[in-house]
Amino acid sequence: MPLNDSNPTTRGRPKTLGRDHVLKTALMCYWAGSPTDVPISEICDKAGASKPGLYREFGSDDGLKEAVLDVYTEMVSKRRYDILASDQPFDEVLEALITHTIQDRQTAGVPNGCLLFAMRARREEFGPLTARKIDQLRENSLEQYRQWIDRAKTNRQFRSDIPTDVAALYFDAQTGSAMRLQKEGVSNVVIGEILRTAFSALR
Amino acid sequence: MPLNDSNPTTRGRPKTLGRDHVLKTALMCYWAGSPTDVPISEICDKAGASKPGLYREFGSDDGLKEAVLDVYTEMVSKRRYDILASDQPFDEVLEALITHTIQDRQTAGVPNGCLLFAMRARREEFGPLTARKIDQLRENSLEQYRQWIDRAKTNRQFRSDIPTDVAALYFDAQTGSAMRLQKEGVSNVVIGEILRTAFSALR
DNA sequence: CAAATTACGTACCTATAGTTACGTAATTAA
DNA sequence: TTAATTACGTAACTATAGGTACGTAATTTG
Repeated sequence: MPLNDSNPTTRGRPKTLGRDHVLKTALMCYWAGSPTDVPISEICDKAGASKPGLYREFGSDDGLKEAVLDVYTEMVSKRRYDILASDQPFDEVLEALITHTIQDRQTAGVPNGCLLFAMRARREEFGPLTARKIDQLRENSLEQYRQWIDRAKTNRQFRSDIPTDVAALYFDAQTGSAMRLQKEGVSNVVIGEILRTAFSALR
Repeated sequence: MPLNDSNPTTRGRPKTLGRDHVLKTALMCYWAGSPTDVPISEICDKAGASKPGLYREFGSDDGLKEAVLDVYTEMVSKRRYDILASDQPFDEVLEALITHTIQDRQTAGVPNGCLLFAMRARREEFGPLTARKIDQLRENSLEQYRQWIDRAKTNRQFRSDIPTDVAALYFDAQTGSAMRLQKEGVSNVVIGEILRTAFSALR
């Protein structure tokens, strides 16, 4: 129950900790590095906040990471869901997905790779709140794929001999590979070739 | 310069620490869990060794992990290299790779997933020895794929319009995805379908 | 036997990271 | 102005994990 600025009850010392600023700082630290290897104190330093301030706001390391995942969903993942939810032809959506996946991160001002995939790979190393959030976001993601695939099947734009849930796993896995390769420094051009090859198997 | 049992110089108190036993214990701990989250002390307990014993033998946490990677290569990865190096037709090698990848781990008595891919995903979290070893093993792996692909190209069993190094990355990425899905609990049957789909794109 | 050599393992050291106790500051309500 | 309220941040506390000092045990050599 963190109180926002626009709260009717305005008694006591005003809050100076910028929740959003802290979240974005943590997000970038986790995204650019290893999410399990960024100490709270580093986030505090970079965000110009105090440790007790963070704990008051997020309760724990686990709570902070959970909150960061929500921000990431809102800031990053949502764009992908919009693409999947569009009513364009299947092949155009596919192409939009590839383009979106390999867009230049330097230009966009964000790190390479995907925080969600990075955190999924380390799922066991997080606390219960973060772990549950990771599961939930992964399930959401698969569900978006499934709905897209089912729509495409209805419109006869996607072959019906591949079970929807397997196809969803396939898209998710390919995207995950792409994000990992990107983080390892493989060029987006090559990643694009790989994605196109992988997706061509579904025609 | 760890001395083996069959050493000519046999002075002083005989060594009781079982190097191989410690390595295998560590290997299984890392493989079954998160390689960055297994404390040395846990390996000592499970192997029945003392901490100073481990440090005498491996120098450091980093040194132990480096040594474990060599054991893993010898015990696990080599089988895959043998398959790639065989002179069977391309399609049969491909099928053998899939079969090998999705073989039941319970039966084989080993954990799900692949230690090498798990460690690659956490590359930044290891010391210099382990990090270099990871890079070296990954490069070895890609090289095996490349040689296999080039041979297949020569025999006209593989399309020539895909650059060899891109195809190698493709195989490596697909295998990595498979190992990750396996670790997450996806059934080997489904993983097999996914692999077959991914590889069908290369025909 | 004593000396030299090598390995053993208990009990510590140290650094780090998550977490919090507590005294203080800033604000509103009476 | 005083009380009540809320938030602030310094300076701890605690647990864990990598690493080691050092006294002891087991062996070969002379």
